[in-house]
Amino acid sequence: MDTDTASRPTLADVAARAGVSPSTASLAFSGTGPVSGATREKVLAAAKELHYAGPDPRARSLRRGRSGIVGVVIDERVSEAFRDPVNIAMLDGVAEAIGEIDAAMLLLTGTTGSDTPVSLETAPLDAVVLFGCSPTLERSVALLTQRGIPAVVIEGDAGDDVPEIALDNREATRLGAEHLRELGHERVAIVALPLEPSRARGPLTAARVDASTVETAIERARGAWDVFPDARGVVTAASYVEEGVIAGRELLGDGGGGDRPTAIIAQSDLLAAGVIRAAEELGLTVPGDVSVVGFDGVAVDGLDYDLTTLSQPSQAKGRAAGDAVVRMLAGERPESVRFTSTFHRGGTTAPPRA
Amino acid sequence: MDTDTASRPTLADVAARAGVSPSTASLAFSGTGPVSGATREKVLAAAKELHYAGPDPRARSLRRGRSGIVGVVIDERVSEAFRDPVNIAMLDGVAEAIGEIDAAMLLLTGTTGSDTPVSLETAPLDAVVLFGCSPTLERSVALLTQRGIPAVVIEGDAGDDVPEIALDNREATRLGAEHLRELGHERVAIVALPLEPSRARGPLTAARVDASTVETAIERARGAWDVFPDARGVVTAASYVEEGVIAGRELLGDGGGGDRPTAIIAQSDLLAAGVIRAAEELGLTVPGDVSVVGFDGVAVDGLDYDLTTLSQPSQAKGRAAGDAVVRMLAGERPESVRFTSTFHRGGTTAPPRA
DNA sequence: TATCTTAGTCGAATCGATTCGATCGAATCG
DNA sequence: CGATTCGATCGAATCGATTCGACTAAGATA
Repeated sequence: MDTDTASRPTLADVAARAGVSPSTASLAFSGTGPVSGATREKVLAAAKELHYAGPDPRARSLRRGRSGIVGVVIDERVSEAFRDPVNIAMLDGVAEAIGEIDAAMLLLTGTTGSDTPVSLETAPLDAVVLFGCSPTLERSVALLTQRGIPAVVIEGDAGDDVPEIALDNREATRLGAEHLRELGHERVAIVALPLEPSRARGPLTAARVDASTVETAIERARGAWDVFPDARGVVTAASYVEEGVIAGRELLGDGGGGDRPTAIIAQSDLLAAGVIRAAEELGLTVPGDVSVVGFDGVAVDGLDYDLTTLSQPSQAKGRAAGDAVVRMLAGERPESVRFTSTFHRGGTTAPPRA
Repeated sequence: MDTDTASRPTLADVAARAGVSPSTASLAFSGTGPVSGATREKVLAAAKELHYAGPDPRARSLRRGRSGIVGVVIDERVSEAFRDPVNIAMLDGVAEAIGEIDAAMLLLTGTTGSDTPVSLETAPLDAVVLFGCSPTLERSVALLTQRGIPAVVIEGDAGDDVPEIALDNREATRLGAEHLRELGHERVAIVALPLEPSRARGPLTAARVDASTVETAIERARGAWDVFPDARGVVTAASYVEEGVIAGRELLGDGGGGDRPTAIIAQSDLLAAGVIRAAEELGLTVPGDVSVVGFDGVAVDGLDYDLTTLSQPSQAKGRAAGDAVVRMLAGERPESVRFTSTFHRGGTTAPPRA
């Protein structure tokens, strides 16, 4: 019935039906500018009659130059990235912050295509938060600056004028290491986060660290070495509990004869949880036979220990990234932020067995 | 240098510099239509010189009528929704499916505003996947049909012509319950998922179930009651391990004298893990003193038991939803899909103590 | 009463790309 | 050799809303 033109009605249709000009109809909808109550009513009524669902976001964003969408780039597939609660907490923080300007998050996986992530170059983004993903990072930032899209990086060096949300990874880890030294530990091993995009497992060597681009893992390794320069270690393939188990078995297993470490510094709580499980498997007690220090301060579901760890404010980091984005969209040029972790002495560390 | 006009160059600028018409430049970029190699080169060169980063997605999507964005609606805040691996797996499935048409996911939290989620009405969405979120569901679907945006619902009844990705919740739970009965259990209790948007804890009553709109919880409760009509139970506030602990304490604690259940049917693996932990806390052994059945078949990090559960294909469900979206965008009208769970007999169920 | 506001509306340009139909030249065919 | 065709390119309309400047009356002021 009525003047339905098969396709969705447009603002112009509504305006025509209400007997006003499109401009007035627009004003009536957006609330900007002076419009008499009567006119607004008329327009709204016409809209209702025509089943008009509001301005087309595509047209609106073209005209306004804003889409209300903030991209979030994670360089793994969704299921992998979100297994670590740290990432979820950060995502939550971002969501909270940008929610205040009614923006939403577009989830982009860095490794979509072969070369450059398709969506990063083609999505209608107002800004982007990069989850410290080293491999793609450089390319991504270059792409974004060319497109003129503001970006913020969480844990990762993007150089020049990209605000960075950082953490005191090295200092924090050093704190944990010093705690172990004070307890009397000398043979300490490291369980490291992946160092390369390839996520190859293997021994943790200085050379490999130098060649890496994953700031987080690098800094945490250095922090441990600051206190125990000779600490050996293994690199895992991901921040999962199972990976921690694998690493733990290798470090604590029969292999090394008398040089079994008396303490292990894990670069994430999930890894730490895995190490503990591996220790239990091998009949070792924690912290009696081996002390374990984690990183993150997340509650690892199902872990029966109060983990000694370095708590980082994950949600706040995401929040800060989101805030930075909001400010950039407001034309400001936010500073980089550096968060600090706090040492939490739990029940997984004790003096080494005499 | 050159003819830089302060703002970002447009396709027209590039065309002008290359000495061709905008139409030709567009053709050269999109690869559609016949363009001589030489011309294409010229255009691309001009683009490079002007630092043109490709067509503006906003303009493109206005013209094309597609934005390449699929909304995913979860009705909790991000940090809550993603604590359950089931949701992550589903999200991953959706990402995988829509990735094939180079679309990305816009994460929308249903409860953004007070009334209707702002973004659902204003975001440039090509389609939407609703994660069975009962409270908002009806409103959301209405909104989307009005806007003419295709939608798919995972676990939730959206009525008429919205494809649904369902699961055999009732039948599957019944299977688990029958397993318990065969083992000889008679006093069985249920730990249920939240029944209302308010997420209120409390006893599980038939009345409350009837009043609920959360299909998943309802069906799973009915499945249990099919076998144990008198089973009592408690409703939790979320699918977390801690909630399971709370529920477990209540059901297994001293309170009920001799009527302590010999088996518990939890509506999710996380809840089951919590129940097990509560049992251990209370000095009960699993499955010696109490048997526990879960639902989902996810690996609960840190749970030392091989949980008896009903494995559902979470990732496949997400994948199916994504595929349905892709098909709808291609103009098809995909059927609803119903997945089935498989019973996994683990080590958390045994005959009741004589 | 004449002039100055000012609230309310409207026209028209604009955002940046896509696309359909038209045009023009060259190559092919009868 | 004239006619047909096909490939390459261009013009102009279009997608749907926003916004700036102009215009009209009605009310305020002198």
